[in-house]
Amino acid sequence: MSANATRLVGPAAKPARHRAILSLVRGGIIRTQEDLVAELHRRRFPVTQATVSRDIRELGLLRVHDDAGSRYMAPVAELDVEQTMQRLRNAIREHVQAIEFVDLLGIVHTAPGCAPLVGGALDGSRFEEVAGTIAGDDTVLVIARSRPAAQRLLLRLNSITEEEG
Amino acid sequence: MSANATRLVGPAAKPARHRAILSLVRGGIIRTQEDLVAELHRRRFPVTQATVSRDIRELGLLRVHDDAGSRYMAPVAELDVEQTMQRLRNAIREHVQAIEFVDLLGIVHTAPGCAPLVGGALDGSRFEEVAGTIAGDDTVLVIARSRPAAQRLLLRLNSITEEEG
DNA sequence: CCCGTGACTGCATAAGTATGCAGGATTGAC
DNA sequence: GTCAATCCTGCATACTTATGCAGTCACGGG
Repeated sequence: MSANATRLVGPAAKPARHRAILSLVRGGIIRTQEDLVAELHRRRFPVTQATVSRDIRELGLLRVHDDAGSRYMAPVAELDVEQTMQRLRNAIREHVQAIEFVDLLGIVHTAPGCAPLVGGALDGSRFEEVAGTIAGDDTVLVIARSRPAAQRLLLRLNSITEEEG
Repeated sequence: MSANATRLVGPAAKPARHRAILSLVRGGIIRTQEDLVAELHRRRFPVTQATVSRDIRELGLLRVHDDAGSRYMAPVAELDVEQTMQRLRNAIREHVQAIEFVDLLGIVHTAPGCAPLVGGALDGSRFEEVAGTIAGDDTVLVIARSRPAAQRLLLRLNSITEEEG
């Protein structure tokens, strides 16, 4: 084998490089993909911006704005739209007994003790229609942003109940 | 006044436009600034991509990756680095009595009942060094990712205690 | 009224990111 | 070994975003 042992290269390097990237964005401030390329070179990963672009997508990194510009950040499970919706579907199907709206207020009846779980799933879904929720023991109060929003929300929640799994 | 009442234009339009942008990114899928420009035009905000770029920075929008590409998302308080660090500083200064490390484990003694608050603040800070935390009533257990990480973490937490207000 | 100031924006373009394509490496079947 | 299929990557470039500069407008002071 003639591979240069000081360079982390080839298909096998990808998982290691991904770990390095996560560590870099968690540990320091990475503003551009070129920053990342430079840091990776220092760690013996001889890659280009194109590869880093693909890595970033595969890792699901976030780009956030701060007052000095924007930077990359490690992914946050709470922002994964699909995962979050799945959680809401499960919560509704398994623990919700009834949903009713009175004007702007949605009253969601759940199994005893399950209200916080359902409320959390609703919060996590960040529906445009929802201003906020309050969870008791077996009831979640959902405050809609407007009457049309309340109507849309009811439809949306009902459609979740009706989907097949 | 000769202003065209059907166009939302001029300095006064900015706050309204910002609200519209937030609503758009919460309500639908916005993948590029040009998408946003198009939607804003439909809502009578005759702006260009340059202005939208500035708006996005001012609003602190996030860019997240999903399997179809990337999209914009409304800001999430939990990701605001400064706010999160401030919360940690407050939590440590007000409720923490002692910090000690045993190998990879940090033992943080807090006032009675305050451990969950302190643990939450630590989680929120997403330190690279921290694998996770467990909060009881008056103690938070912090699991570091490695021994060097544990040492760095101890320094970091101590430096928070010592900062001035 | 005239001027200075500050906020806001568009234009043009620089800066940064994503991707079609092709080549090299690896794996597994035969 | 040979071949096909797959994965990974770089190159070049298309696409997307950020920004220096200059112009417009509203406001307040003189």
